[in-house]
Amino acid sequence: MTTTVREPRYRRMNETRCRTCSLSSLCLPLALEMPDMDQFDAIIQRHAPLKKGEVLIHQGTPFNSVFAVRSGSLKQVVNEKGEEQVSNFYLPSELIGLDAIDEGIYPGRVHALETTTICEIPFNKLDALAQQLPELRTQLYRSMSKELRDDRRMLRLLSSKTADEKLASFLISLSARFRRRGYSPYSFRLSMSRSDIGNYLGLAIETVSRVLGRLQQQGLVATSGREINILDMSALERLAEGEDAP
Amino acid sequence: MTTTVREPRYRRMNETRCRTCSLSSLCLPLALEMPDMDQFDAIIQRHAPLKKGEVLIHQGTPFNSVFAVRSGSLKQVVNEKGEEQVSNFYLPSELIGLDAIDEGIYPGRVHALETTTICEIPFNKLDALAQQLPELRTQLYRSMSKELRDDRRMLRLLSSKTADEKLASFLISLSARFRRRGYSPYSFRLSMSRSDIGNYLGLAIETVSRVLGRLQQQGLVATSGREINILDMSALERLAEGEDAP
DNA sequence: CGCTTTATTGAGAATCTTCAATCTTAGTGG
DNA sequence: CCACTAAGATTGAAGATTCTCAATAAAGCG
Repeated sequence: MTTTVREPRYRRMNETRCRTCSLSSLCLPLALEMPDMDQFDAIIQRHAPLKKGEVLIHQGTPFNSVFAVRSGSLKQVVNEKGEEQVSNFYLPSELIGLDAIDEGIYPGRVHALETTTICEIPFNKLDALAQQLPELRTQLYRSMSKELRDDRRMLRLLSSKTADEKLASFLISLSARFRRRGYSPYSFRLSMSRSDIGNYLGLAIETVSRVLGRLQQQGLVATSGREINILDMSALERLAEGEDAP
Repeated sequence: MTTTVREPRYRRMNETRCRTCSLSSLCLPLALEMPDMDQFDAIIQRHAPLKKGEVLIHQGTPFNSVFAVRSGSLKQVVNEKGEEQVSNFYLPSELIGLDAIDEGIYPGRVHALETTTICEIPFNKLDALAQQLPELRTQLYRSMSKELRDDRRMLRLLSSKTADEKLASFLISLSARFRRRGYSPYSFRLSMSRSDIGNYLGLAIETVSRVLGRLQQQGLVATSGREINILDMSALERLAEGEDAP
């Protein structure tokens, strides 16, 4: 590891390391000390960025790796009997593929919503390292647990809320995820289409449009295409919780 | 461990062991050989059965253990701003509490729907043992991954299906879970009320009633109170997939 | 700059919910 | 053992929300 020549090829493409990655405090190596982080870093495979629309994972292919999003965003689409359903969005620092461990195949197609860079983490190496590093093991449990909790929150959202509440919750969730990684929670750009949002939330695309219009009229948000400005966060939160219904 | 006297008190209450448990092939020790299973067995805490309605976990209490259901069933209820939402049902061999690891507190109240016995597994001991036993570690990942996948399936169900499809999916899911542990997939008893089902599926209780009536009229199932008989599984599956809509 | 995709808006139709009344079941105590 | 009560389940009718169909507008892409 002393000369550039000994570096594997993918290193040449991208000199990024976990220790210099701005997301490391949100990602799997979160709790690792420097020497441990370098060990972790060594198992990561980094690839050329995905262009918009490019597929990272094809549905049904064998599970070998989990993937951490470094920049950009992706959606997971599950195809069931011809029906396509958006079942998740992935933003930077989030892990893709944890839902594939059990069956050993990826349950859906995952593709980039914009130019996206990814860290691939071979799972057998991750597990071997996790055996040695309790902090990494803990973080892996926590990542999976967090996804479980987020999914349950989503379940509650879908099973009990009106269209307005769903959309408010969706925007707040995105907002919180942007805030967490240092971006403005008030102003951001949706990388997904209205159709994706509708499909994800179980709403017709027209309903998504109408609700966004309604939220805008009420002065809660301002939208311009895919640009979102949250004008009244607390009112939006109240709406998401179903407290006031105008 | 040579004399009965040295056994801790809860052992006296229940001589059950993993190696004699009929669920062991579905539960965490699934992949363990005998000596390893005994090690696992030693960290389990077994308690007196919960009576119907008794609370296993209070929402917001600190996470220390995961719980495996040995017999009976439970529901998880999340209370958010006074609104109560059923977010999961747990049947024998399923693990409770995996969604609590990340935040370190249990996200909902869990109580017994009927007389229920539980194995408590202190998480720090489980993790310590998982460090030594790769098979146990794998099984823990798989359990969490399976829950993730199940939750995603549920998300798709909630976001895209009609009331009839939701209920058909719900019955098929229960059926599959009974089949998996050796019970009849065609004839079983619901331990949850119509109200619980409706709350869980995002339907009014009246809708649950009406849909069950409809399914009965169509000859797909026969119901008598909480007794369910599935008469035409393939038609029910087709309905759940949204293929034919009469 | 034109073309394709994506988004908005309107009107009618369908589904689900709500409200209300009735029926059934399960649990309790005489 | 039966009656009684409370909780759970069913059924009907009216109302609300969301969906579908359709037409138009805007935006993104080559």
